Amino acid sequence: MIDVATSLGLSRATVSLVMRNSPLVSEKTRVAVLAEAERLGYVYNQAAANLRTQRNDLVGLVMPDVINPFVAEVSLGVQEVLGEVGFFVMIANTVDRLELQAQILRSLVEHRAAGVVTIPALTSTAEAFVALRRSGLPTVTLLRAIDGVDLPFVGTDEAAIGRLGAEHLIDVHGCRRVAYFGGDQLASPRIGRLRAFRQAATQAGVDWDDEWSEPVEATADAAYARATRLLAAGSRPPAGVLCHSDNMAYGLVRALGDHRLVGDHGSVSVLGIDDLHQSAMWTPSISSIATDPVGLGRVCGRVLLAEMGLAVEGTRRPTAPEVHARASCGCV
Amino acid sequence: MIDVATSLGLSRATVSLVMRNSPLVSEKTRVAVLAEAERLGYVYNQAAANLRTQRNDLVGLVMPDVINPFVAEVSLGVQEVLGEVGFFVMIANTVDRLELQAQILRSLVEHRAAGVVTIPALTSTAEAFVALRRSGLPTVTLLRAIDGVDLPFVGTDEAAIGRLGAEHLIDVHGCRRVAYFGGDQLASPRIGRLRAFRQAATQAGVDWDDEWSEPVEATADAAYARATRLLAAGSRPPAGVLCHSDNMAYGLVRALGDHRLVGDHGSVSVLGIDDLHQSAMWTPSISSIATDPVGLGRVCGRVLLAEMGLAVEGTRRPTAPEVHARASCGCV
DNA sequence: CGTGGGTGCACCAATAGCTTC
DNA sequence: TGAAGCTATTGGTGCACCCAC
Repeated sequence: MIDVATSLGLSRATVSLVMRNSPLVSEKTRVAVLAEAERLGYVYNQAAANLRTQRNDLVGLVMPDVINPFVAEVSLGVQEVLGEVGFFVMIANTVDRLELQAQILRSLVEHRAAGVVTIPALTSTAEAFVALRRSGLPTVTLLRAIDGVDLPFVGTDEAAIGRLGAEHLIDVHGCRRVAYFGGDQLASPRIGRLRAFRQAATQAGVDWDDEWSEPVEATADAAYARATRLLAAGSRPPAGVLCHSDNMAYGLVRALGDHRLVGDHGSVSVLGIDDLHQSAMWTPSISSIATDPVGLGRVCGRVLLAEMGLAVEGTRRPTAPEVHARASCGCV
Repeated sequence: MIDVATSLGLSRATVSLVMRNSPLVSEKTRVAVLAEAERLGYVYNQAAANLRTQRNDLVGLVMPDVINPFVAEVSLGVQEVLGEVGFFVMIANTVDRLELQAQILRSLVEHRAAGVVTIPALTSTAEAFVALRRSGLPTVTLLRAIDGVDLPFVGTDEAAIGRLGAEHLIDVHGCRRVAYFGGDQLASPRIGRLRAFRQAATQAGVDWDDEWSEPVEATADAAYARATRLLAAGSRPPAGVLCHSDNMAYGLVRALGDHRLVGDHGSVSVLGIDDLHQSAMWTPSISSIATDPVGLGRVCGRVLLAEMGLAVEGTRRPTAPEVHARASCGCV
């Protein structure tokens, strides 16, 4: 920058004004400066500017698993809302490891990022977020609620999901025995959904299957392995299964398919949760309780903006879940 | 930092040394500084440090589509290699839009990132990368080759993929009519694979199906829509189809499944490319030419390190593609 | 007289606010 | 008033140097 200035006999301040598109410089100098900058191969140093202004446009998305399509869809929504107002969104992957998460969060704080949206790693406790909280970095937690830390939280309405699932499986499909399949034991969504689901089932006088309701790591592979093991052991699946996520439904449906237990008349009714983009493409197509991940991402973006003290338009509440019925539950 | 120093009657330099874990300070002062920093809520400013040292540990992954599982798997490999040597990897999503890609790349240059790994947005030309090239920011391009710009490139061996596909469909399954299904017209992988595939087919005296070899946007939805339209129009699919990616195979298989044209004896043999994590879980399970996306990511990471002038161990060549035969081609 | 422990100051690349012509 | 300059400031680091055992 100093080179550009001296080369034109101007001061650095003037060049700075040009770089920031200030109206305080004449068109003539602006053009001259821009040309000279181009000629000298000068590139603006955003980092130095940030240091001086104590501002930054980087927002970090700290996610446990980029491969999970749900997470990918959420990131789209966040980016949409934040990008619109000039923020620069980047995703960091914790791979659900606490120490990596801690390192990433520390790095974002030390880089003076503008904000953070995070799905906490699985075993996170309040402890993992006190430093973040104290640093004052605007933060929104997503999906997995962490007790004992005062950070804004955005999540789906787990109770409504549980109730909807029960309603559909029991009232529509007449299932007399049900289970909640999979999800990580510690993850708050599992807990909330399972409770509401089970309660509704009990009220309807429907049997609960414990064996098929054990926690399972939230990947399609793990779901497949678990279901295959149960079936091989001779366990009969319940008439209706609410899966922790579409991703897990993929694995379960595959295992049931191996035993011709899904998609046909009289077989098991499987319901996923999230209604991912891919689910309609599955065979059989996956019925799902839509949680609108992209919309959830948008909400996160807005909540973060509010947290940063900026004016926000648009809703700050996630859309209510709804059943998208397809073949895996027997609707089509 | 200055507060911590004065509060202890030390100089800033000493505090700086402590923050950097330098062995030049006594244990006593180190402890005192750390305690005081904690007490005052001081947080290190990495951005300022970067400004001074002209170094940065942020590496940007600039990707066209985070939802694409292939991309997600690649990112895992990059992160693994780069994380190991202390870099901090973050993913930026261009959504395959040129202007967004340009903005992101500019931002990374202006932030003085340590390096970039990018899958260029679809319609990218050399023009989109000249500024990046000139800036000297270490860059690796991945998967989509861009003519006319001198940037290291990592990609799969497209010719080998095409040959393998032909070999499997023709020699193993005896297909007498084949097609290369989908992929974006402009994407270099499609061009290389299709050429080798078609050439091998021609040499074997096998018919080529033009109708089923048209370009299709690289999403499962688009693949499904395209195949459904062809089938509805009465077009008979060829005996063997090599799909541009597993992701597209999902859509094609679904469409063929609607017409009972896949997975059974005498039906169409479908081969995907990439062997994504999910493919074994599909119904029918997707046969695929494995390109090892995670390994590809690792290679990118290593090439980038070399580009930055750092010592690298491990291979800098992608693993050779190989066929993983499952049900969609009729092997199982 | 070496050396462990620490200091002082210029410097990185920008911006803010004020002054000057 | 419009255009440009001056200078302190942001939060660290590199390096030369100092001083007391």
